[in-house]
Amino acid sequence: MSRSGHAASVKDVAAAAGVSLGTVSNVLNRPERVSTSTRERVEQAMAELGFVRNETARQLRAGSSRTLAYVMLDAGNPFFTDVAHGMEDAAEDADLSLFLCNSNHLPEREAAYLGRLEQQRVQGVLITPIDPEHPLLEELPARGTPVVVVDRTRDVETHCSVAVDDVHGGRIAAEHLLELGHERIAFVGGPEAIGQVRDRLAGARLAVEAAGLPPSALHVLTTDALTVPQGRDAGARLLARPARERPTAAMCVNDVLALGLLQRCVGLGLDVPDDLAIVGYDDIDFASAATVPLTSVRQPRHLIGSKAAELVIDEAGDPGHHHEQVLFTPDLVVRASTRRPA
Amino acid sequence: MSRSGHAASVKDVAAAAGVSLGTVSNVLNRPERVSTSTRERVEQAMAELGFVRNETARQLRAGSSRTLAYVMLDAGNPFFTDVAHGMEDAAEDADLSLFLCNSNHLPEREAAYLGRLEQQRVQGVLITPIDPEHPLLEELPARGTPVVVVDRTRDVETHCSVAVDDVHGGRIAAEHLLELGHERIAFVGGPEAIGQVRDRLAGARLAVEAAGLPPSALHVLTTDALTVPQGRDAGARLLARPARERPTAAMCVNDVLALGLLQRCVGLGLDVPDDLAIVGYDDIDFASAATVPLTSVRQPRHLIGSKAAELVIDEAGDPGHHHEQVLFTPDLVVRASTRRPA
DNA sequence: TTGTAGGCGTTATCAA
DNA sequence: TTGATAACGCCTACAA
Repeated sequence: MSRSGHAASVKDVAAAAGVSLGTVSNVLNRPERVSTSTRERVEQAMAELGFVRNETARQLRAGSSRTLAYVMLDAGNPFFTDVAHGMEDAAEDADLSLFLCNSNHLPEREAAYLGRLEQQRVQGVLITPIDPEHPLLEELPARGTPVVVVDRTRDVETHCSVAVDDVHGGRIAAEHLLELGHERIAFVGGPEAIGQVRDRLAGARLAVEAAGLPPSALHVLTTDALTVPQGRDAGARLLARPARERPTAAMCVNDVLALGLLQRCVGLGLDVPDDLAIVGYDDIDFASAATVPLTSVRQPRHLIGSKAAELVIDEAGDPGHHHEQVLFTPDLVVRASTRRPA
Repeated sequence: MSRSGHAASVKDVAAAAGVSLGTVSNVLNRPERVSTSTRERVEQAMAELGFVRNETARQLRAGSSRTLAYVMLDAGNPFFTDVAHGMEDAAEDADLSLFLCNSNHLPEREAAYLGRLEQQRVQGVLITPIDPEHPLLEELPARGTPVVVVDRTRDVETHCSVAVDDVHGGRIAAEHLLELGHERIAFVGGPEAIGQVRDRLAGARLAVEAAGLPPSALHVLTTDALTVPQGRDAGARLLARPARERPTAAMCVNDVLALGLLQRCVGLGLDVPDDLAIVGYDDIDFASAATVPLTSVRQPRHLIGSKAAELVIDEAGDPGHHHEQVLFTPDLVVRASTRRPA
């Protein structure tokens, strides 16, 4: 084993087996070219020495690695881990490893990861960026590292992207509430700097307009972040209004927010959906596990991931690759939180 | 930039700047040894060529990498991502990158990751293994790659481990319910093959015994997995019993299970905590966000991660390192799901 | 202050 | 079938 300081190399194996270094390499890479007897001798030497191939050296020689990386915005958000699952499966099919890097909304950390990954010469980088306009997102591909943007879009054609139609998602959520007869609807989410927030709100406005209602039918409740506490807070603000003018339904920019809202409303004695119908967004597992199971806009999370991974892999391998902007369409999962009282 | 096929190397930079290769290296590693004028010339050449250090080559030369990896059981479980956060922070302090690898309960995937990481010569591996007895967990350290086992324990002294005292956790959960006066308590969880399930059950039994109650005061409701649907199912089984002999409280092996149980019980018209008090385990964020906020056993997740990372870093760097088995003590967070009716 | 040379571990080419 | 050798890109002695 590693009794001596350094790990066994092909050279050590060759010496131990009494063959040349080239032969050891052949055993590793073209075993059919080696006679059975020497092959066995070499394999035994490898076992005895605890030989482990040095991927670093292989890579240096080969010029590229066998890994992909996903720089994710928030590993604690189930949405992103589901996306990552899709990537893992696609990566496995291509015999690549996927490393997850959690930027956790910290710009410096994201930049540090991107830098390391580029230096590491990974085959490709998948990223849900903090800021889709970050220059690194163009620099990496310009220098040869394929980048695919996930769950965000950009107009530029410097890389592929895979996203979901948030305008449509916002629209179907609002349409659902309108069809149930709600005419005062709260839109809960923010800050508006987040593209998703803007797009979903835009979709909701389209639905309101199409229903022939005035824009004021939509009450925008801005939050500071998409978190449970912010959802609770929005609930408190909602309940502070006199019942007469209070919205009868709320659509939230994501499920986490919706869960916070639900908790506060039920805690304050409201009945969901009778007093307040609630729609979430993302359809995370906990949405259906809520005490009042949440109606939610579902995105094809696994597919987003696998498609994105396929795109980087293609870009890395196919010289004739051309960039693609994939846009998936979300759908609505109706549950008890909006069910029309029977 | 990368117009030509290959990425710019120090050699290219040297040629472009009209200096020798060693000078470029000095600019990179010992800038103070280079005159300002040449340094600027070199830096400009690097910028023009879009030079990116090849970490692979550095590593080969240096013999070790600047990365740590955490092979996690389930990236979708918030508990593990919180642990990972702790590791990230510790890794950052040591100027190391942390890669997350999600085995997702698949033994082949776990083995594949371990293999790749070893070949990649990472500085150290953190892992919550599917099977703590897996031979690879001893082989890697034997060959020189430090391994720290997280949230599991082993008797062997071949590596460090960081875990939480599950017997104690089970005990304080049960004690809390006993103190509230409950005398028929359901223990929900399984399969028993999972060490955590066994330990927490053992702790609960200790508490029951210490309270002077017969072992039969604890009703074990075995589940097939620690998931929301299994929690719901357990709820249905619980409710199927006649009220007279039905437990008045339930402690669950984790929060996810507890959330499922809560959902089903409330859905079937029970009042929590009046008809059934519920204690979860892990204190995930969604536990406090439940409609009836969940009492839960909290583990020092962040600390588990940072301590584990510190241990691998130490093992990788300090020749005098000796293995340590760290055991943290969990505590109880009391919320509405067990609050004594006022 | 700058340049030269050797080697990290692997693989592929070519010769024996 | 096997063996010797030259790269891959970088870093560090050491020499100039």
